[in-house]
Amino acid sequence: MSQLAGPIARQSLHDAVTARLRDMIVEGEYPPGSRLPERVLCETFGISRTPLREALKVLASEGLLELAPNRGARVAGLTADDVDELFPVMGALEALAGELACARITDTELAEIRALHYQMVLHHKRGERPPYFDLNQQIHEKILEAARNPTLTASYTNLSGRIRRARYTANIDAARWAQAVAEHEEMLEALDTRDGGRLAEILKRHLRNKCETVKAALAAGAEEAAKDKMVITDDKIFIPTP
Amino acid sequence: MSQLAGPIARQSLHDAVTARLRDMIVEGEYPPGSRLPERVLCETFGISRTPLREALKVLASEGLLELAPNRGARVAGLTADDVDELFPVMGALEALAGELACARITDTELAEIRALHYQMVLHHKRGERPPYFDLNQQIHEKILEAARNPTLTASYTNLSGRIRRARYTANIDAARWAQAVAEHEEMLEALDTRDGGRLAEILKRHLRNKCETVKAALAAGAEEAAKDKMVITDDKIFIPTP
DNA sequence: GAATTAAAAATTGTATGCAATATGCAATCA
DNA sequence: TGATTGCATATTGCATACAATTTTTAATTC
Repeated sequence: MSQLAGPIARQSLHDAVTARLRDMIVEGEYPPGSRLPERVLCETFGISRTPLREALKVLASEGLLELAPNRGARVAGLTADDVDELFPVMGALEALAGELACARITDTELAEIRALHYQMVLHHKRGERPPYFDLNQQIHEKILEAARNPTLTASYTNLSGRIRRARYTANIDAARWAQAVAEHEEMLEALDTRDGGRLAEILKRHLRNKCETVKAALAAGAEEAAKDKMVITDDKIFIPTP
Repeated sequence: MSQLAGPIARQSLHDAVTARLRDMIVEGEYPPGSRLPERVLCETFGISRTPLREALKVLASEGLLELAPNRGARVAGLTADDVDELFPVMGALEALAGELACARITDTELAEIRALHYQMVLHHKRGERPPYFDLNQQIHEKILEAARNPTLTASYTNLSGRIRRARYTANIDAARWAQAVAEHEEMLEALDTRDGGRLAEILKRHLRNKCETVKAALAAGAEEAAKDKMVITDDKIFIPTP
């Protein structure tokens, strides 16, 4: 049966604007703490206030926005305390993903991860950060996919969206980058042998190390100094080329 | 400074109706699959459609409701597959809570949990199920509190809210009840010695056993046979006295 | 010039209205 | 009798209106 014969997919305005706004926040379009006035957003998106307000409520319940009665929406900040809360939870979730992935991964999926890994390592060797982080993220996403637990994926995605909003000026140093690559090497090995317990431990450690990197950057006041959009990923902090 | 001098707490209609409706769903007021027409809910709560619609959107993003364009809100169902997804995630989160609690718990908190535990055991010896489950839940909540990670608590609470909506006819058998009590004994011991790793393992096992109980009840078609509100808790399935 | 007050403007929360869509029921056809 | 069609009714999505609250600006006082 062709695609033409299936049901016609529909998306409400509310769903569309929720997704759009979420992406914009996660991508750093609005810095932490910034006000999001309804009227401005309605003009930006060309819609009425009703679906926009519904979207704001949903994003607030996801932790991306802060709402207080009569005070409008504000992009939630990210403090070192927030980071200290988020990373252990994400670590636990990613460790579970690792265990489940080892139990459920197909040979094809494993080969895909391996291919991504070696491309990523090549970029590290060449010192190419943007493609490195891209591949790095893909690997983590593939592991979550291989876990085949949508509830887990949703929970993890929601939390990681909050982290990706942070902004920093500093790249991690070469030592930490090399360490991250080594951790990825261990991860691949554990996946290869389908050793779920081991992969879980590696992922937890990996996340702990990332937590320290993020906090160090926060402590350096990097968030306030940053003027450009920056994206955090696992093993490095990417500064887009202007 | 007295309470009178602090800021005046305000709650929007939206927040109030969201919380009310969430509680009603979690408590089983609306069976899985049931339609929640806007007009009916507006009459029930005595409010206009706007804050109600906003609440529906939030509860949908929490997984308690299902929304599709032009089809209104439906209470989300809970299948064996859902249960298979939820419990490992909850297990991972509760294991993390156990680790963090062992690192952070005060002597006072530990004494509180111990007191709750022994009361609970007494109810088990007397075969008193309602108070047993109440205390049981309090113990789990105390452990989460002792973990001092609001993000973790929020994530766990959201997931556990979905499970509490299930309904069943069967009580667990005496063997499983005794097993659950034994697991709680182990939990208290691990807490006492502040052995986070051990507590994490016990909690994971505890959740796995609970998962099997829930699935068995689901498989028995208990959900459809149930006519009265029933609440699942850890170690038994409580049928309220009519 | 700083502090205070009042007024104007902007923003937010909620209610209501209108159009589009879905559902239910009755009539018609094969 | 079952299937199809048409119409009426109900429900949902979104826009708009109104009132309440907050913020900003201007005027006044010390």
